[in-house]
Amino acid sequence: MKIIFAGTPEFAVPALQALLDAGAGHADLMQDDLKHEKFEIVMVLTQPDRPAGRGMKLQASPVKQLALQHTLNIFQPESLKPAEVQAEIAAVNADVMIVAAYGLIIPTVVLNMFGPSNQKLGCYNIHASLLPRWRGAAPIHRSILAGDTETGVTMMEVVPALDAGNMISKAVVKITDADTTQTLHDKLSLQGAGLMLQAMRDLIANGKLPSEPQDESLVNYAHKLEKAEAAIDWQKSAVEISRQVRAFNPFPVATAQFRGETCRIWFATAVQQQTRAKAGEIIALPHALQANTPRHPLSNSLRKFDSPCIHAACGDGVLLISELQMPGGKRQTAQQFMQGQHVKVGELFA
RNA sequence: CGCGGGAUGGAGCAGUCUGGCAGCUCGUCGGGCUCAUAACCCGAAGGUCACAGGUUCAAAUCCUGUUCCCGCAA
Repeated sequence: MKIIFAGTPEFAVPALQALLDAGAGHADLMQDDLKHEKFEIVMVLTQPDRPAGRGMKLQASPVKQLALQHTLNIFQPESLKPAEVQAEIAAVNADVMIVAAYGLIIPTVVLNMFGPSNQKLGCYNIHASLLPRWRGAAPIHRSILAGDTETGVTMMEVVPALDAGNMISKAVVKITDADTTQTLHDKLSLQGAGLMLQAMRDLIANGKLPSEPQDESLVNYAHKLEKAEAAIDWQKSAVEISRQVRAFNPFPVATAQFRGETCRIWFATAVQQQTRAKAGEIIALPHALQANTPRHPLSNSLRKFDSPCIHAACGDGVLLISELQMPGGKRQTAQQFMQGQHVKVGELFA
C-alpha cells in the first residue's frame, strides 16, 4: 500500500515512526514482494523549512528530520494549490494519504485523488481531541483551559470543511492536575500513532474503514491561542489560573508581573484555602525562607507539600507556584527563585 | 551577520552604571540545642568573577574579540 504522509511538528513524529517501525520505508529499499503486503511511504509532505530558534536560522520540521534519517521522498511546497504541485503529488500514485498536524489546507482536488472514484483508499487525519469537541488549531490547550477531565485523539476522514469528516476511531486520555499541554501532547501523539497504524492495518485487510458522522450539535472550536491570553488575571480563581498555566506550558507560557518585570509561570497547582489577602499577594513561602519571614497561620497546614512553592492568593483559593522564570534567566524551581530573588511574604504578583 | 538579556564557590542571585578587601539566600562539612525536625545557635571549607587580549598604580567592574546560555519570532 502506497502512502503519502503529511505532517510537520513533533505531534506527527510518532505516527511516521510507527509506520517505519511497522516495516514501511523507501520503495527502493524494499523487496518487491513485500510492497503489496506492507506499507510503502512514497512521499512525505511537510512544511518548508522556516526561520526559527535563536538567530532565526532555517530549520527543518521534526517530520522532515525523521524522514531524512530514513531517506524518504520529501516534498515541501508552500501551498498545495498550484497545479504543478498537485501534479507532483498525483505522480507518486499513492493509495492513501495520512495527515497529522500538517498545517496546510488540502484542496478538494487533492482529496479527490484519494477518493473511491479513483479506486483509492482515502485521506485520513489524526486529530488531538474527541471530536466533535475541539475542532481546530489548539485542541490540547483548549481542553486543559476549559477544565475538561478527559480528552483524546480521533482518527477521521479528511473533508474540505475543517475537522468535520466522519470518524473512524478514538482513544480517550484522562487529564490530571499534573498535566500540561506538553505532557498531554506527548500522550496524545502516541495514542494517535497507535490508532493510525491500526486503521492502516484494517484498511489493508478490508479495503475500507467503517466510519460514523460527527454529531453537529456537539461541535465546538479550539481557537488558536492569542498572546494576550498569556497574562494572568489574579482576580480569577486559583483553579482557573492553574489551568491557564498548565494549558500554556510549554507555549506560549503564562505570565505575571513581579517587581515590574514580566516573569513566566511554568507550573502551578491550586488549593482551596480561604484568605483575606489581596489577589496576587504572596501569603506563604514554606521551608526555604521561613526563618526570615513572619510565620503565617497557613504555613503549617501547607507543609505537607514536599517541594517548596510560592503561595499566592487569588480571587478564590491559593495558587502554589512551583516553577517560574525571570526575563533573561532560565526556568527555575520556586525554591531557587526564592533564594535568588529574596522573595518576602506580602509581595505582589500583578 | 534580525532584535534584546545573561555567564560571579555545589545551586540561585547581588555587586558592573560611578574601577579600590569577593558579598547574599541556600547547600555541604564539623560542633551545639531539642522528645523531635526540612526549625534554631556556633564554627569551617569551598572562587582563575565564562574564555582571550587591551587600558590602568589598581579590573568582576572600562575597551575589543570569542564561546556558551535565555527571551522575542514560529
